[in-house]
Formats: sequence, structure tokens, C-alpha cells
Amino acid sequence: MRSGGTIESASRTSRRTHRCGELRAQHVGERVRLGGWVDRRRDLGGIVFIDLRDRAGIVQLAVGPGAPEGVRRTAAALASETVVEVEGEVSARPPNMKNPELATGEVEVHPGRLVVVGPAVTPAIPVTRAKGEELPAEELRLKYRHLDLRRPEMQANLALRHRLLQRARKTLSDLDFLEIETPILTKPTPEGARDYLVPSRVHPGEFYALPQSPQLYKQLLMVSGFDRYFQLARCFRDEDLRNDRQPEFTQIDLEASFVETEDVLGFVEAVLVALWDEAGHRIARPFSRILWRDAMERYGTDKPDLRYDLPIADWTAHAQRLHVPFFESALQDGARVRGLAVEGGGALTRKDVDALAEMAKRLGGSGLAWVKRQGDQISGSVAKHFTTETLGELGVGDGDAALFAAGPDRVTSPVLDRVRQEVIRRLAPPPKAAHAFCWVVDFPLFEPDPETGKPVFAHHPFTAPHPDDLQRLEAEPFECRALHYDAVYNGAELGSGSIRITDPALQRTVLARLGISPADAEARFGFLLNGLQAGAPPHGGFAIGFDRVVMLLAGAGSLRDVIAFPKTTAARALFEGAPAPANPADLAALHIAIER
RNA sequence: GGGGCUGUAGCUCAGCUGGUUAGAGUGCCGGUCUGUCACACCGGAGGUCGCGGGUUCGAGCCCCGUCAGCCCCGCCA
Repeated sequence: MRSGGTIESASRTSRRTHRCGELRAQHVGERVRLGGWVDRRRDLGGIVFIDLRDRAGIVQLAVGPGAPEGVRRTAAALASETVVEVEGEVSARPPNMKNPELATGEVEVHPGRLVVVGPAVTPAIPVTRAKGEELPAEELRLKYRHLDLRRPEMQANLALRHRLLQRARKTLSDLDFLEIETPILTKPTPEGARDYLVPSRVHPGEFYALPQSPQLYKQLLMVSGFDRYFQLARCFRDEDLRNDRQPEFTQIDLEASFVETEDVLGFVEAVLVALWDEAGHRIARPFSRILWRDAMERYGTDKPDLRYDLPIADWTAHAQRLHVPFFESALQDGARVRGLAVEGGGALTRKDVDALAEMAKRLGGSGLAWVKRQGDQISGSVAKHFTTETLGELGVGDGDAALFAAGPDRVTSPVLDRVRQEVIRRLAPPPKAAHAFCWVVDFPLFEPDPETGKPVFAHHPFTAPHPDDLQRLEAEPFECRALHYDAVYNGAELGSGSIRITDPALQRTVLARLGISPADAEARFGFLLNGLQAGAPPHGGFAIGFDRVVMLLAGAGSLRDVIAFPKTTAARALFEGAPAPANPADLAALHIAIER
């Protein structure tokens, strides 16, 4: 509510007129009521200054000799993190006493009433730190989450998260998508990540699973004719964690009917552009495209960081002429020599290069050969095999360096991907762009099982094969491309999606190709197959990893900084203490016996 | 399942080659102070060196085990 002249605060309640952080010079002379936490107190004897903090920020209370006796007594005894309510007049600060560091620094409040409404014990971890003091240990931040969440950084992260959720919801709703909730108690899936299981009380020995994603439900919604669906979906996977992986997480999940790949990418671009806009970044559309095969060849990864050049080159032909022992030992069985021509790589120190080579070895490669050129000087582990001319053929000029890896692609690709990232980190070249979005398309449909070599699906078994590759399904499964696409941003995967199989016969064929018997297929995916037989429109969709998006846009170092109550890397909740033993009576009711 | 890093006062950290009574800053408690904003100044309390075992005349420091947090590999259709 806003009325002319004075600004009526939207934060007004029965107990306050404004939030602390909202007060400005324009409020001078107004009598306000505030509620907040005591951030800091500076007691000068005759006058006490209190920084009062709430969600909107901090304002200074000044309790001087003119204040009522009771207010002065209360002010002198206030402990930090106490909740107080205060009523008083907003005053302009004396000219030399303004604080330009503070949004409210032009003013202060002179309380006529000051009441402790929420006394606080001394906080276990500080909410406000001294300059230069590190954050408390993460373990303590998670244990005393109610205090950690009071910090302005965490408040800002969660406020941003809120805005992004609203923006995603509005963007999709405006595109005519319907938000439809799907079950949290679902059916265990035999493939994929481990499920979180929930025992059934009324059906002894049977279990629900928490959804790893709403995949099958959203496809069935398409079969049901809902046309465009989205959900801000909570998903659960019982796998080991990383700094960008939590056991429960949120996806912006969408699916649409009568679409081709182009349509889905368009919808997802609209959402991503809106989210980045909400965070203050203007992003151009359409995003660039890169074939999966090219991404692997040029960057060694399916999520290339396109903020930087520095593509991987194939130097096999050059290497064969040079008779370098390092290469020849590896150059068998169709292996290749690939490498990076690093512009300005002369700045890499011996220590840098050794660290890179060490990293390459750890990743299972035979290591890294290297050459540096300074004028006519050529140095490095394989320097004696090169001249300025042969280096020139590789694109290595004065002041540059070349890094070589030799072996099969499955080894050198991940090595060169990591080496490229590390070179970029160490040389810190200026990025071509701050925000490098791209679509990676034409993923393979199958990949070899690392143990048996048999085809297993690279994504999920409902991904449609590329129509041009259908006839290769039997004879050359690994050559078969999928209508699958990933959204990649600055080297991070934001999400993935695909056009789905809608022909039940093709769906059965693909499942069979994966070694799943018809009976098995029926037991596991029968409800989907039934759905497809009932008249399925062509459809496809996408899922955006929302937590990761918030983390990137908040500039946070960990998912834990954009989730109010996250789990530790051991999947524990330190704040509430989950998981916890169940009492025997509950277990008995669930027909569960614990083995130790 | 495997590897690495960390664990010392409420919090953040220092602690040398194994050697006397384990320190600093901040917070906390008490005091002085009328314009501070990391207020300043004076005084004080505060320690199972994560836990268990071992080596040693002697362990915060070395060894073994274990727990917790974090990072990575495997895993995450």
C-alpha cells in the first residue's frame, strides 16, 4: 500500500511500521515502530548506540541523556542478538556523523520506548564477525543454522532464490504451462540412482520410493493431454554427495506436447534468460549449439567452458613424423596425440607444468609432455624434438607453450579437459564473455558398460533415438545418437532433456536392446507402456537443476549456501539431527527389523 | 567403497626439532567514558589440545585406530 507524500511501508504490521533497513532521510521526523535483533552495541557511557538488524538491513538507535530513564537502563543492558521492539522518532544524523557505509546512514532513531521481546543467550556462533575474521566452521554453521541464516549474505541468497522461483513460475505460466504436482511417495525404480525408500505400514514388506525426478509422471501428463506441464519439483537421490550435490534438491521440471527439440530449447532459453535477468544479467538468445562429438573433441568434456578459447588440437600426424619416445610408446591401437597450444603459455612456471603433469598422471594418463618457446629458445620435456618451424605448425608462437597427451580418447579427453581448466585458472586470461551459454546436442543414445562393454543407456531409457540413426539401433548401437540435449553455462551443466519415445513398439525395442526382457519391461515400466498405447502425443521436456542455478547466480561456493537447511556430505542434518534411530514400536508397525 | 585436508578457549586462529605454568584477537563478565559505527581504555573469568590406545623420562606436536566437517575419485539412468 502506497499513498502520496509519505511512503506507506509494505512491511507494516500491527507491531511495526517499517523494517529497520528501510529508513531513509525522507522518513526524518516520522514516529516509527521497529522490531529487530541487536547487531552491535556501542556504549559510550552517557550515550548508547545500538545497531538494530532485520531482513531489510541495519539502522542505528541512539539512546542519549534525553531518553527516558527506562529506555536508557534497557539500552545499557542489551545483549547481542536480543530481539527488541522500539518506538521513536527518525532523526537526521548530525552532519559529521553520517555513515556512508550504511544504507540507513543518514538517519538514526531516538527511541522513546524500547522493550526486550525476545531475550537471547550468548550466540554459539557470531552472526556479525570482526573484519577479516573467517566464517565459523561449516559444521557449526549447520548446527546453529538459525544463527547462520541471520547473516545478511544468507538472507540475500535465500531472497534471490525466492525471486528466481517466482520468476521461473511466472515465465512458464505466461508460456501457458500448467503447474501440476506429482507424488512424493512413488514406485521404486530399479535403474539409475539409489532410491530413498519409505516402508508401507499397511502392506508388510512393500515400499514406496521418493522420486528421483517426476519423469514418468510428466510423460503420463502429456499422454493425458495437459500439453504443457511444469513443476518446481523436489527430487531425491541416495548417492554420495559433493559440494554441488545434495540428497534432496529442486528441479524446474517441464514437459510439452506436439514439440520438436527446437521448441523445448526455446522454452528453456526463455526460463534461463528470465532467471539471469532477475539476477541483473542480460543474456542474448539463441544460445550457441555444439555437437556432443565436437565438444568431446575440442574440449574433452560434454560441458565445455566456452568463456575461453584454447581448444584441444589433434597432433597425431605431426607426432608420427617426430619420433618422440613419449608419443611412440602411447601411439598404438588407434591412440592419438592431442594437446593444447597455449597462447602466452610461456608464463607457466616449471612448477605449474609439473603440477599439470602430476594431475594428468593421477587421472590415469601417461602424463603430459610440454614445450615452451621464448624467441628461438625451446625448452621442455620434449623440446629437443621440436624446431620453431614445427612448433609454428602446431600454432605455437613466441611466448607460447604446447601441452601434449597421448593415448586413447577415453583417457586423453578427461585429462585435457582438466589440464585446460587448470591452465585457464593459472594464466587467468580475460574471458571472451562473462556468460557463455551453449546447448550440447546429439548425445549418444547408449554408452558401453565399463565392465561388460554392453550398451547401457547414456541418459534414461525413454529418450528418443535420432530418427536418422534408427536403423543403427541393432548393428551399431554406440553410433546411434539421441534426441537429448544439455544446457551448459560456463562449464557447468544446468540441466538436460530430450524428446521422448512415444511409440510403444520402439520403446519395447530400446528396452530389449538394453537387455531388459519383455516381462521385466512390463513390471518396471508397464504403466508408462500402457500410457503410450493409449494415444501418446509427441512430447519432450527438460529439467533445470535449480539449486545449482541459484548457487551460480548468488556467487555462492556451495549448494549449502543457497539451501536453508542442507545436509552434510555424509547426508546428515546437523540442525535437527536427522537421520535418527526409530523407536522399536514404530519399526514393528512397519514390519522392519534392524540388523546390526 | 577409496584418497586427501582440517579438528587447540564460546568463535577465528598461532603454537618452532617432542621439553617448564598452552598463547593472541574477538566474544563473555566487571568497571570508566556524551557522537560511536570493528567505539576507546582498565581489569577478570574461560582449555578433556575431537575421542581411544601406543611410543617416550616427557606428547597439542610422533605412531595406530576411531569420530566429525570439508574436498576429490568411484557413484549420481
